[in-house]
This record gives sequence, structure tokens and C-alpha cells, in this order.
Amino acid sequence: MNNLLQELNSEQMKAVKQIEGPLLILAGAGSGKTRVLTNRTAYMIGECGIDPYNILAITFTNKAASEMRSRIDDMVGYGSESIWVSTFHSMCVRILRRYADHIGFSNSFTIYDTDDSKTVMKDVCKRLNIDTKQLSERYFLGCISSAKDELVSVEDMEKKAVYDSSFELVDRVYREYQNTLKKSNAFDFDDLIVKTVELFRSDPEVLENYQDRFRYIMVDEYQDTNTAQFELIRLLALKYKNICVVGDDDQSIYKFRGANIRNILDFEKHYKNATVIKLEENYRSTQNILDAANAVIRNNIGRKDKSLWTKKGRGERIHYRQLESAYDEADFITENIRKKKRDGELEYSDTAVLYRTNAQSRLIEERFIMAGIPYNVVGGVNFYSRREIKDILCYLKTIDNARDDLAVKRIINVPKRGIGATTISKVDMFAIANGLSFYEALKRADMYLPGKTYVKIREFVDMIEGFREEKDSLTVEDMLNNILDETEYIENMEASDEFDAKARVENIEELINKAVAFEEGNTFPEGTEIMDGSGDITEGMRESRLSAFLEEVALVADIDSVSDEDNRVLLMTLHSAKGLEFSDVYITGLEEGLFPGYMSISSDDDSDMEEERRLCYVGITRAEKNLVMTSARSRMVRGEVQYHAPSRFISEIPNELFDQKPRMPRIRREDIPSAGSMGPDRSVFHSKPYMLPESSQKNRTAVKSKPRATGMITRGADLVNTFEKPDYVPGDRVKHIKFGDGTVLALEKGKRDYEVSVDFDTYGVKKMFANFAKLIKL
DNA sequence: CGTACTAGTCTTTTT
DNA sequence: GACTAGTACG
Repeated sequence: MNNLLQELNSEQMKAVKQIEGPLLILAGAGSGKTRVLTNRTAYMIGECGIDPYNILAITFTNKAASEMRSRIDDMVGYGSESIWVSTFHSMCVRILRRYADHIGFSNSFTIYDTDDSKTVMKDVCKRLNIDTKQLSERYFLGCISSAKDELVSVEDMEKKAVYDSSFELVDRVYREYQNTLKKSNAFDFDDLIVKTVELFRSDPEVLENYQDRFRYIMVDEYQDTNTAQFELIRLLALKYKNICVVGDDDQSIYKFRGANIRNILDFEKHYKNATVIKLEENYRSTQNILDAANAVIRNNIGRKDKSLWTKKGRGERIHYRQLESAYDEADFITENIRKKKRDGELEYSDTAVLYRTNAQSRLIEERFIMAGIPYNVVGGVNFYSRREIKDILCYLKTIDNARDDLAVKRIINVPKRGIGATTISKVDMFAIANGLSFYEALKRADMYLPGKTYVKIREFVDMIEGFREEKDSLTVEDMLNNILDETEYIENMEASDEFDAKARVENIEELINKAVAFEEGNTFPEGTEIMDGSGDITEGMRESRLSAFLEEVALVADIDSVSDEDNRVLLMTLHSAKGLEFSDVYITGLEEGLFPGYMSISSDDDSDMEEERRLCYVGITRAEKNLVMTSARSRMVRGEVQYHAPSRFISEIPNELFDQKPRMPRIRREDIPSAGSMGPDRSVFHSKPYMLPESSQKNRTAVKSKPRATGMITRGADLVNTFEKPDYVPGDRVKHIKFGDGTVLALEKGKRDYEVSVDFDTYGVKKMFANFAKLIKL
């Protein structure tokens, strides 16, 4: 215990020992805030005699929670398992599972993800006869989500509509949307927070129960809290005022989802007698990197003044290169990483490539595959939002909560049972007319549907009822297998000979693996359980394993599944990178219009640009030793070529921090380190930037040439017959981005493109268009 | 009722 | 360019 304290600087020490009353820790990037939080927890228990049972620590992601959980476990030992370490969302789920009936819901509610919300909204708009061409579902969902972030209820919205009629329609939609959710016994993501606040406000007894339990509260990433979360914390801390928040206003990057930076800036106003401690010593980065970060963030006004410093030396200078195109940018990064790995300077896992938008990952991935660099992409399409996964999960949801209309409707004809749209709308009408749920209406199908259809529905209902009888005696794994057996889901999918049926089957297998892992308690990569079920808080809840599984699945974030065990380069958005650190960091696409994004440039609200700048600050401060920033003159955005000037953030960094003066008109190939290190067959990389595609395409690989042809110079006339013969012939070994290695069987000229048949080692024979397949000759 | 093709949208970022 | 929803047709 004591020697742990000795590793802290004086400010950190102060923060650790300040236990009673409100405390704001302004923790700059890399200033050791997790160390402070864990030490503080240990200090509370070991030195102050505080019962671990009375401590609550809240984070935003499961990953952050499980990291904190395991570090606290290591340090505290006995009793640490009764500390609540949790995300906002899972904390609220836990509370609602116990008390949702106090606010008119059933405790077995389901959680709707964004897709589900969209489906509901579509329904709502239809019912209210709203022309979604004029005002999209997205628009309404956005309005409702921000209303919830701000704790604006349907009733509040109605009051606003009295003064401003533009709220009228939104209010009607909002009301209908909430009613639909309630009928389905479902909460959307925002509701989890809002409804918990509602519960606390309406039921003082419940609130006090939790206030007494959580006498000591810590909140991480406080700058990202929205008004609803602020209120939730305020209520919980109201009685004892032992509230410690940690954050950095400079790292507030979630305004778009309602984060209110004023929560941290005004902490001292909200909590009288608050102690404020600034942590400015950085233990992560070199001084050059910190100077760059400080120089950028200095351009924001209205921030808490602070400046990062380190005892480390200046370190390496920052690299900035402007490349001709996004392809060159990807090449440049690939070569840099390859060279470093080859020279033994670092492992792949020491490196991260960051970008503003998810779409930017694709080019880099292609180059990484060609170069054989192992990588992982964080984000993009969520595993749980894949069609086959959602299908199967909806079976589980239906079994778990028959009131979840959405889930029932999704699976009633999957796999095909001959129950079509007409039948579904009849059932719907019957349900509405009689105030029943969709599933209940199905059960009474004999009353209003013709015999033939009724039989089909009867079979479906019987199957679900059968599953439901077993639900408490079976593991989630067995239940999944039963569902797959009975519905012949996999057989049906394979029969449909869909392009990627095999990959989908594998996804289902992966889901079963996750279910098994869940049963074993190894829910997250580190093998830690986020929320232990100890203490009286969960008692009496009697949540089934099925519910628990569905709940966990609903609340996972992309970043949660990132493990540092694999030696891979990580590709992710700047947003996802927050909280992580890497020896080498590449920030790509530093272009006006991309980063900062077009929206923030054209916005008349200055704070939009400030948010982009904070995002840049977050990116820079991820780097420990080596920071490489790149931009491209031209890049394909949404199918068209765009030309961008280098980002203003580059010019905000003083020249002397760079290894080369930026803003040079163009970078020549020869200037790029290690371009010459490539093997002879890689001559493709040496193409001159200005060579016309027509003359240089001949020896390119498919991957390279296709995007070039459309990307670089596209004039009307060139569009005719632009497709070229691939550089591989039958018998050649090739690589595909998704299917891996395979052997070319046949190549034939179609009318729009060459068609190629490939026998993939793991996926079997596939026929595809050559230009689309982007096969790489091995 | 199911399938195949077309048109439109998307791209800022996510629990 | 990629995916999705909607429509027309069998």
C-alpha cells in the first residue's frame, strides 16, 4: 500500500488522499489518471476503512471498466469484488432490472439497439402518415435522442410546442415512439439512462437505497457525460456528496451524442467547496509530441488552461508527409511499418493507424494485406448487427420477452415459412384492435385468419412455446443449438446459395462460442466480469441467464473486444482511440474537409471546429515515441475524387517540431523512406505519381489499378471499356481480401468485366467479377 | 408470396 | 462505391 503511494507525484498523491466531498481531477492525456483512480480506491479501503461495498466507479466503455476492475482487483485484493465497476449503461440496466416495475415496465424488458429504433421509427412514421421524404426517420430519431440526452420528456416537448409550433410534429412522433417502445416492453439506449433518472425522481425510497449504497462515487471521462448522465450522478451523490470526477475538457469529443462540456467546466459551480486538482505531468509521450498537442489545442478558447509536460526528452521529431493520393498515403504507411518491423524497431502491436471516418480503413487494409501486415480493425460493422446474428438473437429475444414485437416480426418468416406481408398486417390490425401484443395476436390467429395460414402460424407459435418451456433448464448454448436445429436455419441459408453463406455460418458459430464463454463467466477478453452479482443490489432480481446474455450482447461496444494479446497493427477512428496509447501513431487524412470535416468548416458554430481540434489533440496524445501525420492531395469520397488542402491542424504545429518543413508542394517517391526495400515483384509501388493511368496500368495488380482508373483521371470517354484484363491466369495463386488464398480456375471475358472463378482454400469455389474481386496475384 | 432488379442514400464520430 | 429499402414482376 505505502510503496504504491510512493510512485505518485505530489498532485496525484493529493488526489488519492482527497476522499470526502466533491473532487474534480483535471487529468491531461497520459497523466496517469487510472493509476490515481485505482490507488485512490485502494486508499479508501486500506487507509480510511471504507467498505468496498459503498464504492461505485463508472466508465463509458466495458473495456475501460474491465481494465479498471482488474487493476483494482490486483491492488485491493480482499473485498474488491463488491465494488461496483460499471458503465453508465450497464449500471442503469442493473437498476432497472430490479425496479422497472416501479415506472410501469416489466423487469424483463428488452434493449433496442439503433437498428431496432430505426425500425420502430419507420413504423411510427407510417402510422402517423408522415412523408419521410421531407423529414426522414433519421431526423426524428436525432430529435428524440437529443431530447433524451437533455432529459426533455414527451410532456416537456409538448409544452415547448405551445410556444414554437415546430415542435408539434416532433412531439407527436416522440409520443408515438415512446408508446410503441412501452408496448414492446423495451428501452432504447438513451432510455436506459433517462428511465433510471425517472425512477430516482419518482421514487425517493429507491433513490435513497442507492445513495446509501454508493457513498463514494467516481466517474471517469466526465467530460463526455450528457445532461441525463449528469443528473443521474447528481441524484446519486446528493446525500453524501462524495463525488470524484476525472476528465479532461480538451478530450471532449462526443458532443454529437449529447455530451455537455459544461458539465466538467462548471463542476465547481455545481458542487460547492469542490477541490480541483490538475494533473499535467505526462508519463506517456516525448516533449516534441506534447508540444505539438499543446500547440494545436491552444487554438481553442474557453478551455481550462493547462499544459502538458514531461521529464522525458524531446524525442524524435514529428513526421508529416503530404502524398499525391490516398493510395500513396496507404503505401507510405505500409512501407513505414514494414521497415520498422523488419529492422526490429517495434512489434506490430506497438502501432496504431487512426483516421476520421471508418470508410478510410479500406485502402489501408488492402495495402496491409498485400504487404502481409497483420492488423485488426476496430469498429465498422458491428458483429451483433450482422443479419444472421440479429436473426438468431431475435429468437432468443422472443423466447425471453414475448412482448418484443420487433423481434417476433423479424423471425416469423425467417427462415421462410410462407408467412408474408399481408398476413403480418392482418395480425397487426388484430393486435391493435384488441390491445394485444403481436405475439398474443398470433396465438389467437384461429379467430381471424384462414385455415391454411393459421396452421403455419400455429406451427411457429408451438415452436416458440416449446423453446420457452425449456428456457430455464437449458444453457444459452443449448438453446441456440435447439433453435438452429428446429428452424434449420443453417441448412436454409446454405441452400439459398448466398454469396457469403459460409462466412455467415461461421459468424453463427462465433455467436455460440460467445454464449459458451458467457456461461463460463469469461465474458470479456481479459476474462473479468464487469459486474459481479454480489450484494443485495441484485438480490430478488432473479434474472435468467438468457436475459443476462441478451443484455450483455446489447451493450458491447466495438472497442470492448480489442485485445492487446495479438501482435497486430490496430486500425480505428480517432474516437475509438481515446484512452489508448501506442509507441507509434499514424494520423491519416489530415485534410481540410475530411479532418477537420466538411461539416465543421461550413458550420457557423465555432464550437464544431473546436471539437475537431480536440479530436486531433486526442490523436496526437496517443503517441508515445513516434508520431506520423499524413494527408493526400486527392482521395475518393463517396465515389468521386476530391482534392483537399492539408489540414489547418498541421499549420498549427510549429515548424521546428517537424523533421521536414511541411507544406512542401509535393512529396516525391524518392523521399519516402524505404521505398527501395521492396522486392522486385513489387515494382507496382514505384509507379510515378504523374504517370497517366492508361500507360501505367498494364503491369498493375487488380487491386491497384481499379481504384486508380476511376480515382485519378476519369473523363467521360475513358469510361467505355475501362476494364482491363487481370494480371493472373488460370492456375495462378491469388489472394482475396475476405476469402484469403486460392487458385484461379477460369477467366472469361464478360460484357462488363472479366469473370473469374477461384477455388479458395477455405471457402471453396467462387465466381466473381475480376474488378470487383480485387484479387492479388501471389 | 417470393425473387430480382432499381434507386436512393450514405459518411463524421457511438453507448 | 456499397448497402439498403422499395418496387415490379413471375
